[in-house]
Amino acid sequence: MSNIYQIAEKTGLSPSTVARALSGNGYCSRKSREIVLAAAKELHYSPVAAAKTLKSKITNKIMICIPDICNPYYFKMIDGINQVLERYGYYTILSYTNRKPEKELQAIASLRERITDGMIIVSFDFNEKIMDAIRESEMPVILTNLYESYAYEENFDCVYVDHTKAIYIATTYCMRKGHRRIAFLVGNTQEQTGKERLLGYRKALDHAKIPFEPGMVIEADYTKEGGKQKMQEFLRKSEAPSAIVACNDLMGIGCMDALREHGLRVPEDVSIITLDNTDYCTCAYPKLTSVDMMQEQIGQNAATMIMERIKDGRNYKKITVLEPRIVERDSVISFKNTH
Amino acid sequence: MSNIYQIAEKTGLSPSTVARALSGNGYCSRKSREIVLAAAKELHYSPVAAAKTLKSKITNKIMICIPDICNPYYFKMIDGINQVLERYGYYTILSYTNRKPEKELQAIASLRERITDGMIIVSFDFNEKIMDAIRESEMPVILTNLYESYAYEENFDCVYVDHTKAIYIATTYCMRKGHRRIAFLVGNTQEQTGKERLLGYRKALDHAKIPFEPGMVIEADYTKEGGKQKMQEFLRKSEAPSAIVACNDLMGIGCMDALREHGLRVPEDVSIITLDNTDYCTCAYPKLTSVDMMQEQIGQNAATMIMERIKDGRNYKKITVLEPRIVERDSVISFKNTH
DNA sequence: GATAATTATGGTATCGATGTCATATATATC
DNA sequence: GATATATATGACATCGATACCATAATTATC
Repeated sequence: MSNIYQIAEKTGLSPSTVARALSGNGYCSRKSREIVLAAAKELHYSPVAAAKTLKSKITNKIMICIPDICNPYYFKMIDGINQVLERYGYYTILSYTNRKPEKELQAIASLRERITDGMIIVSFDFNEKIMDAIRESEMPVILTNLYESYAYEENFDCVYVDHTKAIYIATTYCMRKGHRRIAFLVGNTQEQTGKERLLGYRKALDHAKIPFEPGMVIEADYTKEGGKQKMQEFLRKSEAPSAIVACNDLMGIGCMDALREHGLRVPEDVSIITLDNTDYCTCAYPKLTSVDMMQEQIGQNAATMIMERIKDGRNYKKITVLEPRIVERDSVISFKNTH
Repeated sequence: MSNIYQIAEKTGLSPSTVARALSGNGYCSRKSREIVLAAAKELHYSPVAAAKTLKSKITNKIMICIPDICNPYYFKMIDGINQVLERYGYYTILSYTNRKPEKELQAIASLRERITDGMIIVSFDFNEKIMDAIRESEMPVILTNLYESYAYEENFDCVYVDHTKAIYIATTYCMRKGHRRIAFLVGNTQEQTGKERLLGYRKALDHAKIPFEPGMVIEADYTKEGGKQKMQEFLRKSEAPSAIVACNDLMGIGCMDALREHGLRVPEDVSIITLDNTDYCTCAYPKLTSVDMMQEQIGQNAATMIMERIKDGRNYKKITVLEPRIVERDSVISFKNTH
């Protein structure tokens, strides 16, 4: 390893000229450039990122903060982000919170240390404390997976899919297929995302004039095991629904296990539609009909938006809303009132 | 945002004292510390990472380089790595290559810019060019998923599961269940990993004195679609095997699709065992019997080893070999010679 | 109370690249 | 050939924290 001073010494040129030759900024004769480049190669020169960053205040890094790493939902988004950032020569630092608010705050705190040039954050539950921390960092932050109220109140860019609508169209899709006894398998109704989704379910019922029954809302924890267990409990106490709307693929798959063990077939006896449309959907049997939450596009949009702030100097707020869409597969069929 | 000079000015102390008060290194009176801390809070002080790094040469970051992001195989490893690094206050920069060697070289090149303090790399195909680049970086690098020859020749730490053995025990497991006509669904036999695995398959056949038939080796591309397509082609030309050893879960699942479409049941007609034991195994139906490749443990070990190099100054080579193990589920049953 | 040891503080160079400024050389214009 | 313009180069301050060194203030020891 070497630095520009060693190249300067070796070539007899000044450090300034060496820097100019290497960066391409400012005047430098062809001859000097060639000499410098040759010496740089010989000395195995590589610029030191920290020195560049200290002076220029550009880190060429973005932090991605997600709740959970063991879910393909996020990997599609990370992939989308990287597709765009790569073109700008940016790296991504991955931080995940395991859904603990203190870890989210910790990630945001790192923004203030200028470890990155900004952050793309996926949270399930924004609150004032987190918003304060983001505001105080004075760094570009893009919020995704966000419920509307914050999206409008705060001065951060956001890109999201309307969760209320996603559940609404999933539930309505089942109704169009003739289902009326539809259970709702939700993650966590304390978090904002869960609240929004519950709203979507209720809206769909209201529009179809189907009375809401609290007993049809099954609360689990976004895991396969949780989905299975809660569904088993439900089936022990209640009659099986004709369709189930699950808030993610994993719970939907756990739910199928429970149904199978209970002697019920999917989709012949019970239809299932899930949210997320991750790769799990096509691993399951039958293949799951699912609502694509546009993760890859969210990632691409978030990355584009943060680059606009950083590179193009955009300083006004932008909100991007993407439409969820149903991907039809084999787990939902028309309701037959014959059994 | 502020720096130590602004705190110095505000408090009337020198920058040196402020630095000492904040870092806890060196002498500082209780009184001064309190004054400095109060001023730091008031001025919203945060240390600037680049300045620290420039002087100390410590970035507190590790780069993880993986071939592919859309495979849960790697999440588990990333999770394992993060579990350990988190305790050391280290961040991870994620870089993925989409199996393109030039991207691998690009990631390694970033090591020379001292963007991170080291790298954990998962590669399918090490070659001299990559080895040279790693060597030249003079940075701690942990190799995983590595075939033995390089592990012994080169002076880098490595942690891996023996791929030859993994396939050997998978194949042998099928034989113990009475299967003799066993197909081998491999990823890419040009890459070293594929070669090792093919070797494991042949060794198992040899030990059981079953002649090797090249036609029973089905080459796909690690994807579900590839697995399905190649299996369809196989079934059009040949009699179905009684068992299949697939080199990853995705190909195994694609393969099941093909079998189902061909009117064959898993495991009643054809047994399947896969490598990786990712979450896909329990999403599939029937649940896949699979060889756990110890991804999480590989990650934990790799992270521990790199921290030993960086923090404890270990300067001798270490090789960690983990044993793959079979997780029995529902996709392999005993061969019945009755049909 | 004198000396030694400990603690506290400020001054300053350093990490390595960037960028401004001044000066020197080469080229263009009349 | 004289002047104006473009190009080339070196000197030096800067980014912000760290760490070494010298000196000052406090405490411990006899």
